[in-house]
Amino acid sequence: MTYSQQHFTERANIIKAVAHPVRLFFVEELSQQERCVCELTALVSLDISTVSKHLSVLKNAGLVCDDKRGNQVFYRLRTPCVLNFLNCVEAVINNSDAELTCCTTCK
Amino acid sequence: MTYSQQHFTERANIIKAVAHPVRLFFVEELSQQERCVCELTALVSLDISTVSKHLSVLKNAGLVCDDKRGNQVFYRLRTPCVLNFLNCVEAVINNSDAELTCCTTCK
DNA sequence: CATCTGCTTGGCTATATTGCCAAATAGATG
DNA sequence: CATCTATTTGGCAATATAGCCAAGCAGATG
Repeated sequence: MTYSQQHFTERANIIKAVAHPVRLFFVEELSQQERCVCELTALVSLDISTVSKHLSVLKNAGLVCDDKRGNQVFYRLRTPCVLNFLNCVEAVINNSDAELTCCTTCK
Repeated sequence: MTYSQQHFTERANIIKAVAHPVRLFFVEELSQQERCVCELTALVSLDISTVSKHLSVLKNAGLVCDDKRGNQVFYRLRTPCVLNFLNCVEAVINNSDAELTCCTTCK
């Protein structure tokens, strides 16, 4: 395989969007139901401006979309397939010292 | 859902390991075959110390493991399930303006 | 045992990210 | 239309990340 800087940067940027505890939580939360910014803010106890910026990162990555109704903005997950990855993350965590059931064995 | 800082930080750290173009490339490359550090270095044209640090990030995250033979260190992917995620990343990229075939529709 | 090769670690600089506050914007309401 | 609420944007400070070079270390080789 050859390393194409641009190809992998494009993909890494999408992954990076999920690579933050708050944004990861939002992805899981929004997979259950849509939420407005103020609801999400209450859930994580951060400044609303911080929450808004996290949401714009997810939106720019194409992972969530938003819908303005009244003066509230509702976000929802656009890509439930990202949840597939989380199963693997759980496997990594639960089997850090043992064999990974979903994965190849590696001492 | 409630936001547990520690829970999501632990998971985000694993995702963060893959959220870099060079490390993402290594994950894909190592899914095909094991490689020593000098081979990977040649593929990405970075200083070998930089490559070594990227590999240690992947290793600390539990995603790859290494095997020293002679004076070479061979790395290989420990968790092929991370590749599942890449399919979703492709879907996000190919359908940024249209509906995601694997995902919910979202204007 | 001196030296070479392959790799890792320490240390530094440049850059990116995160989170807060303050200010701006947009829709709703009196 | 003044004001309130919900959200976004700008700007700043603190922290984290990425890359290089130099130095260290371990196994192989002469």
